[in-house]
Amino acid sequence: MAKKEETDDVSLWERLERPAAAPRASLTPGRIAEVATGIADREGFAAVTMRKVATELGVAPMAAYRHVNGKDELWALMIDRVSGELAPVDEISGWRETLRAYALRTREMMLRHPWLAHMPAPLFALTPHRMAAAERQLASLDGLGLDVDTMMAAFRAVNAYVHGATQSEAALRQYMQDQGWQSADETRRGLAPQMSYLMETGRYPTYRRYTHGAARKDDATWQFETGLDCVLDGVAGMVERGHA
Amino acid sequence: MAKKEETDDVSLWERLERPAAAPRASLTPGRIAEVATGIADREGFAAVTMRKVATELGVAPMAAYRHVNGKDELWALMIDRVSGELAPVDEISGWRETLRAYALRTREMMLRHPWLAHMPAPLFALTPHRMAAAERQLASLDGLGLDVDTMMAAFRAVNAYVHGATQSEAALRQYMQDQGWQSADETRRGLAPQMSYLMETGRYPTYRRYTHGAARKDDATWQFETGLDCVLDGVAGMVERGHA
DNA sequence: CCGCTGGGTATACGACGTACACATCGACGC
DNA sequence: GCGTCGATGTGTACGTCGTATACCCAGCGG
Repeated sequence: MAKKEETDDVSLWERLERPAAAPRASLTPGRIAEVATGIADREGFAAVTMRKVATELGVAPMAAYRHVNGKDELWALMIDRVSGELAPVDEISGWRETLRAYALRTREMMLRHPWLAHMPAPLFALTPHRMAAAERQLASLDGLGLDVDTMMAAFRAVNAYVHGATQSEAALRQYMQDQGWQSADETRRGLAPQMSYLMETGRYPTYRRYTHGAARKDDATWQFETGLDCVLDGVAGMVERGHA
Repeated sequence: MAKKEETDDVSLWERLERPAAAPRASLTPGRIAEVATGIADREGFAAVTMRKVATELGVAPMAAYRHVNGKDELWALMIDRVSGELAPVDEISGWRETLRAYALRTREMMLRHPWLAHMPAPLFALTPHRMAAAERQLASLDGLGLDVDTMMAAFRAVNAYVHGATQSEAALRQYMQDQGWQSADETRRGLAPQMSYLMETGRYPTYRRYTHGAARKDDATWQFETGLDCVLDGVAGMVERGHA
């Protein structure tokens, strides 16, 4: 435990920021993350393979291991990279506008990179760009009379909602794409075999009423924003009670 | 496209319920799901392998494929199986108590089976037991004057929160277990190398204030319930406005 | 008694993650 | 200048995975 250093003792994020460590380095964590996310965007999560990343970099399969400890770290780099697409929200607007803007941007970002829905969840914390977004959201809740625990709870509530809602939305989209279904109607037709057996058991009357009578059934944006505003209303209640 | 029938044309869920299809059948989707979830519970998500499931069933590696179309379907069966642990909530209590009870039970169930956090999200819909839970939650929102779209949005908001929040909680727990960390303090010490680099950049002052000064930092149940009540408050607002 | 069908098996292929030993080359002390 | 050393990239190899395909055989309807 004293020899496999350099990718082991110094933090992944330190390595990521360290500028072109050695002169000879044509590979960097940044470049690796770049082509890996490119592959994921174009060909899906499952196509991101150590070997494919390497060939796309014009390099031997094992080369990337000098800069990245394994597939887990590669995933962490990918998550951090796309999290960098979340442009900061200007600080003038109040907490609600700030949280709302981050939520909308996060959703858009996750839909741009649907492979995020397949990521093992633990990696979703502690990357620099994610922490930066968290910091700005927390800061927007500061000074309202909430204690730090409650601030964090509010922040987490919004983010848990955004992740949960967008994960299933992104996953559905990708599933449609995998199956070659273009429209919502086409999807219903494709899902019908699975669905009709369940529905004809007669066990789900309320659900059935929704699938037959809903007007905004296919308006994912309306659904997301309605749920989001609902959560934000709840946070507003906390804020009011918090400094009462 | 006219010969690979029997696992292809009839729905997975129909196969699951069909009682002991043939006389000779010693294998069933139910038994397969049973040992697969057993493996996942004991040894983690990555240990669930077609071959391991087969040997645990005392059967050749390819045998399970007669009953299950591939790993995806196996995962769907596993999800449905543990979703069956969500005991129905009696219908007497109001919508809020019903949704709250399902949320708490869902969290507990997901923490009992932490491998759920690693599941590709698309499979999280459309399994019979999950639809049963959804049906009962929707029914509890029925008759309050909400239109079906809003009912569904409220239901989805709560569930998205529950999934998002519990996924990260379960993932953290499993990560701790993988690393052999027992307590929250031990975890902080283990995470310190990763964390200190980020914190010492000075970019996250509000976040730092939380990690240093929070009282409920390690009370996951408080955090979950606080966020949940927040979302439920938001739903309450929708309900009030909905029949106004 | 025969042949068909459906459950279980045997074999095999290609791809994956990654351990390990090796080659190469820039930079730096002398 | 020159040897050495650490960091960077390579080659080879192993074990494991999902699953296609061809097979075998028990039991049953005729």
